[in-house]
Amino acid sequence: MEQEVRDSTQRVLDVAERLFMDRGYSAITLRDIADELGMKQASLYYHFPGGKEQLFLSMAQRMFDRHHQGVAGALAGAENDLRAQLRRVAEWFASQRPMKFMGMMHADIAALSQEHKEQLAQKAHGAMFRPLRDAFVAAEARGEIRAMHPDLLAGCFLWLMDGLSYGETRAGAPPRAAMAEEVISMMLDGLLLRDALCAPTVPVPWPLSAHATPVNQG
Amino acid sequence: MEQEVRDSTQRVLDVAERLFMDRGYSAITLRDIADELGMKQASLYYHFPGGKEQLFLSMAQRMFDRHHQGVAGALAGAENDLRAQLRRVAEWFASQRPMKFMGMMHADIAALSQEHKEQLAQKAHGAMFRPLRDAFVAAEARGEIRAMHPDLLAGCFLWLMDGLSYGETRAGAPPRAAMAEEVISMMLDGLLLRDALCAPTVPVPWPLSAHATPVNQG
DNA sequence: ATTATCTATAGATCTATAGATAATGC
DNA sequence: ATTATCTATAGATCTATAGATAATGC
Repeated sequence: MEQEVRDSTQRVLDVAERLFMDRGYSAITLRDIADELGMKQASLYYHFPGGKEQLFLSMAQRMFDRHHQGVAGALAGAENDLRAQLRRVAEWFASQRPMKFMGMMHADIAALSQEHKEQLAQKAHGAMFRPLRDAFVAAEARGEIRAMHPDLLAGCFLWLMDGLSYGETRAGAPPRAAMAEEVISMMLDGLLLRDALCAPTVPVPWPLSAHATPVNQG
Repeated sequence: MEQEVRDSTQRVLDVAERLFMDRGYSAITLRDIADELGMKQASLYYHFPGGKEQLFLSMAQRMFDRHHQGVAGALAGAENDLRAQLRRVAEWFASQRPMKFMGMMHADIAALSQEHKEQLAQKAHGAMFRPLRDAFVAAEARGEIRAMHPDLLAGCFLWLMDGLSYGETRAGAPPRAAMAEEVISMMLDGLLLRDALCAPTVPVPWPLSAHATPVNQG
């Protein structure tokens, strides 16, 4: 029975994660979640006596724990090379449901109590921001990249990875892996054309002609 | 009296923009908006008979019109040089209240009717995305930047500019102009260290040591 | 007469609580 | 006896509508 409890609670969290991340804390009602689970709204209080806020908080914590594992694992599993590391992290995010990080940290978190707000912001920071930041710091120490504010770099990368989730849903969008590769190349190699000697060696990630939105004259 | 009507309606839109952009469509009630204006919730129906959805839509359209002017103006006013253009656009966004573009295009837009949804997405695209995209296409045609998918570049830039709005509110964050400059340099010059000949010439945007984490609200 | 607000309220939710019920485990 | 659900409902909103009221302009 213990097992049953766990499974059932996890299923609630699964549905909550999908709905909350898709449409935001305020837009989703407990009834929405219960309906999708085929149960009654009041039954959710058995799993989360603290109600909607506790359910959201539990969902977010579980999600951040997962992403911490994913991001830290990706960074550790890659060679000591920033591009390889970022690729791995990008793969991790591509394997996961969009977390709509910004939407959440912005509007959703504002609807919580002050205490839970800080708690969650702290958790998000430790889970994804700090590991990435450390990777940028290390890359700079290794002499791979120039000195830039690592917080900003970590934020930009996270932001862009999250943003790719949105782009993905648009019609005619290139495959996500290609977009991620292009974003990483943009960050590392830059856009400016330079002499052949120091031009980036990465190929153009996908054939521009193959993904026709109206205009695509490469 | 005509003038009064205009002013009053604009004031409603001002408050609506601030509240909706800060906390999202679903989280804000008409009462929140009316309270802040010192009027009663029902009075809003005089200005927007279509209710909450019409108010949101009007607010968003006005905002996109403003941003279209701002972005197109910034691009046109700059020299024919991508870095200068992006700087101008960044200045524009810095001069404006954060639009929380992603939060809005994601959760908020989902709460609208299908018709209004498409209408707004269309408008956002034409107002900010397309002008920026065109600037990237032109820069590539001028031979300034290498061939990358311009939609992706426009999206990244918009995304990052919007993201800076969030970072700005954190304690100890560097001034926004410095962050914007660093982001632009990241996009154009890249992070990788290269030989002196082709290394980026922009200086490190702000002294890392001068902005310690404690409060630095300038 | 028109404009811009107000009061009052219907009708529809939404969260949360109380207590019943059925199934399982001892 | 415990677990996991259900029904029923109180209490609090929230949107939207109807109609009153005060101020302004003709």
